[in-house]
Amino acid sequence: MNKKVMVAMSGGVDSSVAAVLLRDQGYDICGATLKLFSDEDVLTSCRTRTCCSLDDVEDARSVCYKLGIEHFVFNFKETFQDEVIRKFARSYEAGITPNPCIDCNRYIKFSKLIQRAILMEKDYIATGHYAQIGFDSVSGRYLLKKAVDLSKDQSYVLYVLNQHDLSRTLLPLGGMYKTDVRKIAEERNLINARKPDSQDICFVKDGDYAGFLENMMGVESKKGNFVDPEGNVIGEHKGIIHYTVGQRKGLGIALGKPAYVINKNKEFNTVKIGSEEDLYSNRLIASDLNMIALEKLTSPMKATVKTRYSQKETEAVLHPEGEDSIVVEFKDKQRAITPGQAVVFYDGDIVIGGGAIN
RNA sequence: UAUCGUGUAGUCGAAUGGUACAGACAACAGACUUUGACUCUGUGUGUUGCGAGUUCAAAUCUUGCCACGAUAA
Repeated sequence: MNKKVMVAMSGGVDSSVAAVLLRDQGYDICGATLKLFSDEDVLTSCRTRTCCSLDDVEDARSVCYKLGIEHFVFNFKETFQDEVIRKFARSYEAGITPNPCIDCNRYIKFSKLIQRAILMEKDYIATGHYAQIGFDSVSGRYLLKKAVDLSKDQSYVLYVLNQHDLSRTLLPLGGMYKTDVRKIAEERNLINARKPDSQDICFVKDGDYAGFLENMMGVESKKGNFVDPEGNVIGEHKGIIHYTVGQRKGLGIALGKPAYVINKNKEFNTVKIGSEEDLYSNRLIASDLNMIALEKLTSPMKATVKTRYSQKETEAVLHPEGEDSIVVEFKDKQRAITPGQAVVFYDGDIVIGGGAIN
């Protein structure tokens, strides 16, 4: 009896090819596309480069039709609104910089979708993420590993997966190179073979997330002061939500040398501006942890660490701290460590775990 | 009030009296990126504060006015 797999199909090339590969491997598959927000809310008159618009649903359906498999559309709008969009807004209000893609993985794809799949008696879900899942018989734990195509590796945004999620998930693209994925899509004549990779926040049109927060989410954005490291006022900012640590563009401030956001102070509604060197620090505290390769960190360990997506890893030592925190000490100072972003710990290709930066 | 100094692109600032802006920063646009960012590449016609004068030629010299700054009483 073939294993049953529900493939999360965004309408893009990756998840479509994932479906093709699984079917070729003999799985009994069906496709599922998630409706995460109303198109009216996002205005997708032209073909956007987001991942879940109406056109994308059509593309997914078309691919499923071609493969001769069932296609479902699940409406997760409410959960998405609550767990992803609202949290996104609250984070910005609190002066930190969220990563909605990770929340979407945690609360939608690898939570709601798995539940639904189990309800429908599927054995697994599958996605088009570039990462690999393995099982370590020594520790008895499922492992998350980097993709073979390191330039496309997405293990960073999957660090939130728990053992149960991992045991129920297939990532057929983990061993593939992107160029080959496109090639397969071409060969199979998939409608989205040449569709551009998705990017930008999927629920925010034209990348204007600050406008989205103000207009759609009712987030207030009060003007305030830019201050230098000594506390002198050096200009006026448009509101704290417009900035993130390490940001250079859009400050409108000319100091004769590049100026960056060093941090944001919610209490005084100020944004501290400094030079590139002011951005570096050698430690951070991670909380809201999710450990994968081990149950819990009980003693210090060496690891390589990423403090943001598409950044190369750096050496560090992890120190357990209290119940649910880890202090990360870097060998070399790191640039623009940003509260709200994820920090992910690696041992070679293996994801040890990760957490949110405080 | 007097004396001195300064006034060039959005900002800072180059430019032996020779037909205007090197550079930096900002801004804008692309590229990169399934978050926010960083990074990379590309993009600069403005009455050189206003007016008069000297000169073949003035941002540059002289001078009046204006603005700003400093010093002096």
